[in-house]
Amino acid sequence: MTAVEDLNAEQAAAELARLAAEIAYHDRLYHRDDAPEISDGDYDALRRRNDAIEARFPDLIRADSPSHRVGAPPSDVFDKVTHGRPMLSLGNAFDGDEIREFISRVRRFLGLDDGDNVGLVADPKIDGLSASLRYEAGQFTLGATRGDGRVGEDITVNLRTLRDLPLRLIGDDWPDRLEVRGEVYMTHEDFEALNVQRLADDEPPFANPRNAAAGSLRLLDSKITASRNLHFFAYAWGDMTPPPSGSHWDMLGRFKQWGFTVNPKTSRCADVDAALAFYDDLAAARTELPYDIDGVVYKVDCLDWQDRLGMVSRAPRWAIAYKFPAEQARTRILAIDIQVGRTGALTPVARLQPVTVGGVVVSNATLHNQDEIKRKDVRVGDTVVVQRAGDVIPQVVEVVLDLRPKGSAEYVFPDKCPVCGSPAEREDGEAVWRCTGGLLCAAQAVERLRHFVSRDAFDIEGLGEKQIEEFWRAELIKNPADIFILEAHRAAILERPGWQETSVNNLFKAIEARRHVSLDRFIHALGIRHVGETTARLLAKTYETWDNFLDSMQAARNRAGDAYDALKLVDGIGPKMAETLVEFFAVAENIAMIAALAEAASPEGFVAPRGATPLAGKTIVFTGALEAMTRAEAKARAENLGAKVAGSVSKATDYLVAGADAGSKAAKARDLGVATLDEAEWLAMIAGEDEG
DNA sequence: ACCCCTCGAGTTCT
DNA sequence: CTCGAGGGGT
Repeated sequence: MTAVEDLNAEQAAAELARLAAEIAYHDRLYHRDDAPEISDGDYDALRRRNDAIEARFPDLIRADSPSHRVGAPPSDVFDKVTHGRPMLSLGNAFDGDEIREFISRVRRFLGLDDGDNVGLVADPKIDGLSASLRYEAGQFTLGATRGDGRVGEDITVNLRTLRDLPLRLIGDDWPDRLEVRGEVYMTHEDFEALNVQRLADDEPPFANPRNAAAGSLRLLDSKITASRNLHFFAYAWGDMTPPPSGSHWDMLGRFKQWGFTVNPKTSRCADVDAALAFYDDLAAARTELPYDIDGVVYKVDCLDWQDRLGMVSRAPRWAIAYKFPAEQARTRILAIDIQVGRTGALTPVARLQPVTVGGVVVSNATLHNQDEIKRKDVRVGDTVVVQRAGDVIPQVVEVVLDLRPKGSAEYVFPDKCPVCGSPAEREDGEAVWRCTGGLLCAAQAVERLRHFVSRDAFDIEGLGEKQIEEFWRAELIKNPADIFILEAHRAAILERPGWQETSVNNLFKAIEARRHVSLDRFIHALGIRHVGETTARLLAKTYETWDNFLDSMQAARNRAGDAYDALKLVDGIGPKMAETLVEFFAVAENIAMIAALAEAASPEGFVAPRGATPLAGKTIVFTGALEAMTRAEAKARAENLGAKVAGSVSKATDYLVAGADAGSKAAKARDLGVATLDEAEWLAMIAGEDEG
């Protein structure tokens, strides 16, 4: 072998290419197939030679260089990444019947005959972190966390250190653009070794492998990530050009060919019974597995069917998670405290004797409301069973009555706000007690500000709950508009502990960046009751500009006139919401707050997220029997293209789609002069209009 | 009048 | 995640 010092550039480049391929090959044997061909010493020698050549010829370092596995130098913070396609969440099932129901729903939606089986792919649900990997022209270019499903964080340098994801796809039959989704996890063995090490180093141990994996992926120094030996199972894809066809199972096969690791337990199930048997087998084998799982994920195998099934809100209709029963634990209730929300809602929270449930120490659990406490008869001092619902939110399941201390008293719900002392009231038919302090209640004021800067509203980085509370106490921020004139208090902030020149500059930069936000975020941020993310978007879409929205709401103040009628006619706005909106814009303080805010910040007009389709904003009615798809499917397709689907024909109807044997609806459509399409015309209309 | 679904609000912990 | 409320359809 030529000594590194004697290599010329051409030889070095050729050898680096050879080493990249060879090391990747051995990585795969070792990590994926668990069948190494060479000794660790020989492997290290390859790595050392690669590093030596790279050190001499830094210009020749390849994008797929194995040295990236070691980790790049520390970076600052993680950039935001928008996923090519959103990373979806999953519906949950907790018993076999719910899985059977899921299959029935799928059958009904697709209009299958009794003879047709719905083939499934069953996958152990790994308790790790999902990640999305982008490949362009076969090269790994970007890796991201799931984030909120739409936008995640760029953790490319950390993901590069995982040895069982290919930096370059093997072979040449890969799509030009590809997002591979999967789960990053840590094995029990590595987790335990890591905790031993951490204790020895006087560092706090991780609570469970999931947290250890999460912590390792979010490290700013990817060299440490590299030492954590994280693993990756590929199980899904996002953006893919050209798009896949065939079966989900075949796609997993292609993943393997490209160099990914697919969980060897993943199986194809011909029908529901096979799928449920898979669950039982896996539950039995659970403790033997080298990693944590919390259930099974079922996916409809046929990709055409997946396509037709589409999704409901954020979850696909073609997949479901069958969760193992939640782990439970017993503990004692030390106290019941009342929290005040931004709408004044008084929420009782149980303070618990800290206890480990499902690998996490739990010390608080919500008791929801007065009725819930009464129903379970929860008392201070009681011993209760707690579980983490869906393995996340702690929940009080029941009281262990045998262990109730003598002389305990029923919990008395307060009739005053614990923060401002205003009387609490509970409206007829409602479950919550609310503080009547309104704008005067300090707790509500702070909560409203917290909502204003929250992720789905103004989303101001570096201005979280803690900072809002701090500035509110210091009387630097009393209402939303104050945020945008905070810079006037620069000197005062610099005097506060914990604030330095740099952090203050970053804060003002973050605020500046958010001075203009989209109209829907702006409306959402106002914190009007019943107006959440979706309704805010609906209003933004309907009124298009802030001025138009504000004028219309003020014009509707007297609950009469065109503006009021128009508001009530918006599909999705019922009497309650209309009333809340009108009320909000009739309060002088709110108008003053909005006026001040509009001085400092401004909303951008609403831009439709999707290109206009011929069906956008149209109202469609289906009647008669359709051949090519079921009614449910037709409805979903139309809605995906931005249409509304109504049940009966009226003058508001734009199109009636009449299948075979259309009856009275077709006649009515003729009378009203509503355009009627037959099925072929309908199919032509939706042809080529891709969803989302 | 009732039922089903979606949306909003509140919550936990790392 | 869960619960309750609101909206819309039957």
